[in-house]
Amino acid sequence: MAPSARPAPARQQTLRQHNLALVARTVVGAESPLSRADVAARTGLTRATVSALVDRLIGAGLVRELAPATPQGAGRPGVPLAPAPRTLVGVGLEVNLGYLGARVLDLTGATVAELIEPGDFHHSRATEVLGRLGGLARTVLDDVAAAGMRPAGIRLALPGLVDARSGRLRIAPNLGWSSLDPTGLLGLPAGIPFAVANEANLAAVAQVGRARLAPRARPTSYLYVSGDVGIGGAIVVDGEVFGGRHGWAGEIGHVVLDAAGPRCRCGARGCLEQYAGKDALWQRAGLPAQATVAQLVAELAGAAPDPAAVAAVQGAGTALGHALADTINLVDLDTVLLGGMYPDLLPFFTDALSAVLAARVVAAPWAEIAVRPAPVGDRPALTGGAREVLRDVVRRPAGVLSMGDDAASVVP
Amino acid sequence: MAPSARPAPARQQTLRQHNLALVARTVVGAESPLSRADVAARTGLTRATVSALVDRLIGAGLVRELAPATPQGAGRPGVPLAPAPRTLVGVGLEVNLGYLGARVLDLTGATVAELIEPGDFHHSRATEVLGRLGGLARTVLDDVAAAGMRPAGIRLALPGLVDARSGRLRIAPNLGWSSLDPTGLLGLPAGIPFAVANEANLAAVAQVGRARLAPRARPTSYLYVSGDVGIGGAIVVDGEVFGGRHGWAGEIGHVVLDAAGPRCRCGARGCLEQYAGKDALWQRAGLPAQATVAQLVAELAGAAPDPAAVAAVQGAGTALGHALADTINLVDLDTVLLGGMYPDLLPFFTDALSAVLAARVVAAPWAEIAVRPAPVGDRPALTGGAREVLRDVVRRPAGVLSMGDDAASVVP
DNA sequence: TGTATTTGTTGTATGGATGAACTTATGCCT
DNA sequence: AGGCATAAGTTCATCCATACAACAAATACA
Repeated sequence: MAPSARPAPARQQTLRQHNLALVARTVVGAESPLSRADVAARTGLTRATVSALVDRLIGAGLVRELAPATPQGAGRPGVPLAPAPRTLVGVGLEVNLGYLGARVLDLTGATVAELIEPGDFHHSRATEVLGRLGGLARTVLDDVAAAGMRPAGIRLALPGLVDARSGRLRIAPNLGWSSLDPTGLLGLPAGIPFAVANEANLAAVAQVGRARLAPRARPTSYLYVSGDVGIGGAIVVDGEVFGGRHGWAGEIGHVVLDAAGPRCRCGARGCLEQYAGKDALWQRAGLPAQATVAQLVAELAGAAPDPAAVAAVQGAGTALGHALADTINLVDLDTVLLGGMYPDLLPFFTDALSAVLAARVVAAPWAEIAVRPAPVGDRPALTGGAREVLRDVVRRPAGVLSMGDDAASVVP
Repeated sequence: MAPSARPAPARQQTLRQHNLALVARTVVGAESPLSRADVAARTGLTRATVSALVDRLIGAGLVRELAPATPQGAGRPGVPLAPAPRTLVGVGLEVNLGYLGARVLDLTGATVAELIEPGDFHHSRATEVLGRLGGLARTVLDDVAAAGMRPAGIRLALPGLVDARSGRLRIAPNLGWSSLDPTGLLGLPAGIPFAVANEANLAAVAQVGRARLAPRARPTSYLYVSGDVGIGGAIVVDGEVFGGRHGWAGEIGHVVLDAAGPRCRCGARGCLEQYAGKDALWQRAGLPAQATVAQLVAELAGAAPDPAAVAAVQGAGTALGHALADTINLVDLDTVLLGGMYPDLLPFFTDALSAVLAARVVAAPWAEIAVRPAPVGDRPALTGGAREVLRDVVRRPAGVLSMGDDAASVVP
């Protein structure tokens, strides 16, 4: 997110913030509750320091002491620590082609509130749609506030090119929106940090396997590709989205497959979307534009699969394979997570895809490349947005701490 | 380089190291000598702290006080500080298809020693070649030591896939080398930190415009592409090479342009190298394989340019444009620096290339994309290797400091 | 020659981590 | 049941690096 850390002197305070974040990350990221002594052992800090820091985190509502569990051995039993449920929360919003959504997660990773409003937002009016989404958001925020929770931030996911610095949407082709700043149009309550990001980037964040927010088995570096009408992508390295200069990295949908191929919405020819995007794929498979993924799967899976559908899906797999191979050669990742409609189709094109990868990835002999369905498939951009807010809190707990202090000191 | 900073507690010492690096970076990176007060103003540290830190840096031989310059105004004149010349040096080594080389830079960016041995190393024997390079390196190191300089590290550039963690070369197709660890074969003196890296990655580092090591005008985020027989690339973000999972990112030479195109060395078909690589380009232009770039330019630039040559170069420009467009869409950069043979050819294909970029880069309307010749063209991998060593010193001056301390304390 | 001005240095204060000693709480052994 | 071993959490003196303020040094300018 931060474009580049600019020269800043380190003071004592910097030191404490670092260690505070370290302890917060350790507690929130642990698979099971840890005692203060456990945290000390894992971080390398002394028990004394950990105690002091944990006290602050508890004060800020980030961490909570659990009831003493059944003691496991000799010695004084430790007090189990865990991320505080239902105190600090992150809010994810999304405008999708098929729905508007708001989702709230707490530090344990649990969904504490959610509101989805289906609809068709192709070529819609931004003012109206964002107004409606703002209404949803306010409702959710009111509920959450009524339950005593404090929103630490809000992220809006949009299916288009979002300028990371200014927060402006440059263009969202399928929505038919261009050049607007969503901030004012939502009518959100002031005082809660708000940011806009690309849908695929946030969906990718949702897949990260870190902290309690996900089991250890999930990778932390991968390419996320989401297939729908458009094809979005995001590069994640060490749990962090690699956004590039403006935050627009990962636009895999317009990789060239054939410079003389069919014309694409973007104006060029032979883009990946024209082979592996929904509209193109449906057309090649001989399905009506409104057909569902399930219908396509039915065509493929029957005892007598439809040849046109099979050919179209195989072609999509090959095309996707070429685009993934290019990406892997350029960015050097070994895991690809497929989202959107791809998980359902994966069984039918995985062979074609793997063959292309094996042939075209230069490093293939030395790096096993895994292509898997994305673990989080349920509107992942909402989860990712909320999670990004919480990740920022854990990464810089001082912000929340001072909020607590201020709030206390405001009332003398 | 470091794969991922793992949880580490921050102590007082950490704090000092950070500020030490901050001061070092400020002094070494300044365009003109700064006084202690200037450094304090730029970093945000107090003059007292800066004084203490600068003293340490002077003690370590990183920084030097210059003779008081002509005073420029009222008040006590400041003592100008500058990176110390000819004390700490970085060493870059390279095995190229056409030469072996060793180059030594000091902190001012000046070349203090260099040795180049031309030759043809296509399909050569690694043991022998690395032995010869080791000889070169030892000669240079002896000279440098005789002049009282201290090498802070050595980087070896190889034209192939180098595993960043283990330092092993996986494969270097044109050299005909595979799966070897160069460390032992060079026979370098022990005690000097040594690392191996990909040639394009180091050449890319040489282009970075930071510090005194380069004027401000140069970008710090860009894609570097070097055209020769093979086409190497490297992604640089904020002055840092983006290596990906294993350090293999940037392999632009094998981006697909036509899945049914001519077969490539890599086993696949229609890679960029088959259109914009030297061998393919020469063949299409009707030149013998040994022809020089100057010969090709002569064919292009005459009053009556050779049609085959023009067509070949235009085709290469178009092909390169497609590969660059893919890369820019995937990684979101707005500057491309071309090295190797491309700077000479750029005038003849820049129009074709620009046209493709304008048509295919999704973000083109909002991000002006500059394609320029790389500023450092003289065996940049040597410079980049040496510079990377020095950059590491500036970034972690504590390492050098403790060396000084230890050396002092070893003799009681 | 004196004053204003800026640089660099010299204490003193402060914030934060360390390390050792101490208290508390449990299991285990007799 | 009582005592001992063991481990968790807390308290306190110490250390370390920076901030802050006062001071000395060196120049320009009136």
